[in-house]
Amino acid sequence: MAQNEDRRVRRTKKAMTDALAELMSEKPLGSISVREIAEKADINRGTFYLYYRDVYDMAAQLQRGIFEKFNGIVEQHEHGASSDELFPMLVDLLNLLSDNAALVKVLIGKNGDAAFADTLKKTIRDKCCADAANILGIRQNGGSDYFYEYMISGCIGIFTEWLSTGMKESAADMARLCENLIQHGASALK
Amino acid sequence: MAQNEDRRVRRTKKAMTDALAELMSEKPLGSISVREIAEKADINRGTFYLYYRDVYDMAAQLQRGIFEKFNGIVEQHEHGASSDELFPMLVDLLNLLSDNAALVKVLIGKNGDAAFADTLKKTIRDKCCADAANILGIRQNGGSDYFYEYMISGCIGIFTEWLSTGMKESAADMARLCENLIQHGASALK
DNA sequence: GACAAAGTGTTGATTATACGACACTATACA
DNA sequence: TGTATAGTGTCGTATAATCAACACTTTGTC
Repeated sequence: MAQNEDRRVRRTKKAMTDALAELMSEKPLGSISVREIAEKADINRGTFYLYYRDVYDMAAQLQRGIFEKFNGIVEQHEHGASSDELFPMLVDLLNLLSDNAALVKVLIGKNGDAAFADTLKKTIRDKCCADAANILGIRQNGGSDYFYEYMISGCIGIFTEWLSTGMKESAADMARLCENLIQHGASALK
Repeated sequence: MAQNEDRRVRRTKKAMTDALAELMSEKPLGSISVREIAEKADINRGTFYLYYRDVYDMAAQLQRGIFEKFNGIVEQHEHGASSDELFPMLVDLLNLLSDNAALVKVLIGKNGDAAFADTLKKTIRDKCCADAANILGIRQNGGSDYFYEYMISGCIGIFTEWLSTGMKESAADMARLCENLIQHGASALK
């Protein structure tokens, strides 16, 4: 679907996305104009309106797109709940983040959308924790909520650091690291 | 002329040029295919043929383009042969090089076109040296040929180093450096 | 409060590029 | 030697993106 888009569409959207990410790293969304995005992306201003209604719509669509891909990856790994499944899923998720590094970095960061970080947390909790719990063999009880919170925030912290230092490690290396931390933490609860 | 080209044309040509430069840094021109250029530039292969007949034609056109701009700059500064004119001309020339850094770097380098470096030398000698001599007040005699050779090769060496280390100094700084070296050298001949 | 400057959506016509297919021609290699 | 694989030019058709212009609205400033 996203793959068989016309080359020109992919290029234009990427240019606009990169431009928005760059501008968001400088100032809040509310003071970014369509004109600025078009100029930085080196596209005609009119072209912007072929895809987005305004700047807010653009930001919203981009966020939605990321979460859709995120969910897609999780669903794809949902079958086969063995602990062998955690690692490949983490790899795919980390690759998703790095494919959208410029945008994600800025969405999480200072001028970012607080709702993004929040939705990210919620998504991880809803989509991943049930699986992870099964996989890791954690008892599902009230007490482990703290563990979830710890695990999620910890992973997001790792992701943020990884993105902001230029992703020097491979996605697989990072996945291994996360997996280890999660499993050692989980073993404390058993 | 180059300025009021359609945005799309500028982008496409730039993408192709960058792709060619990158490929030339890996292997000789003769083993680079149109298909490879198109793939790396992320354009349709057919689009290549809208602008170039084949890979050699492309390389030739790009070189010609650079020399045309080079000559344009020299001609533009030809009037007013005071020594105040050397510095601004150097700045413009250095900016030309940095605007085409990827390409120029590779044309001068290992897999580059030996003819390019040669033509560059000749162009500098023909176009610049008469002016420079006037400006610097050098006697025009046989003996100063060595000085020209020294000056030209020296400057090209500086340019190469500047380009290959990522152009951290401004064009103006480099122009000042070249100017100083030239003038000190020239003073030895007076 | 008025005026300039910058931004907004939208339009119609034009053009550059994409795509997929074609019939070829090298190149390689079993 | 023959057969597969990759590359070459060149189409027709479709469409994304451009440009220039428009009539607004917002923002900031004297």
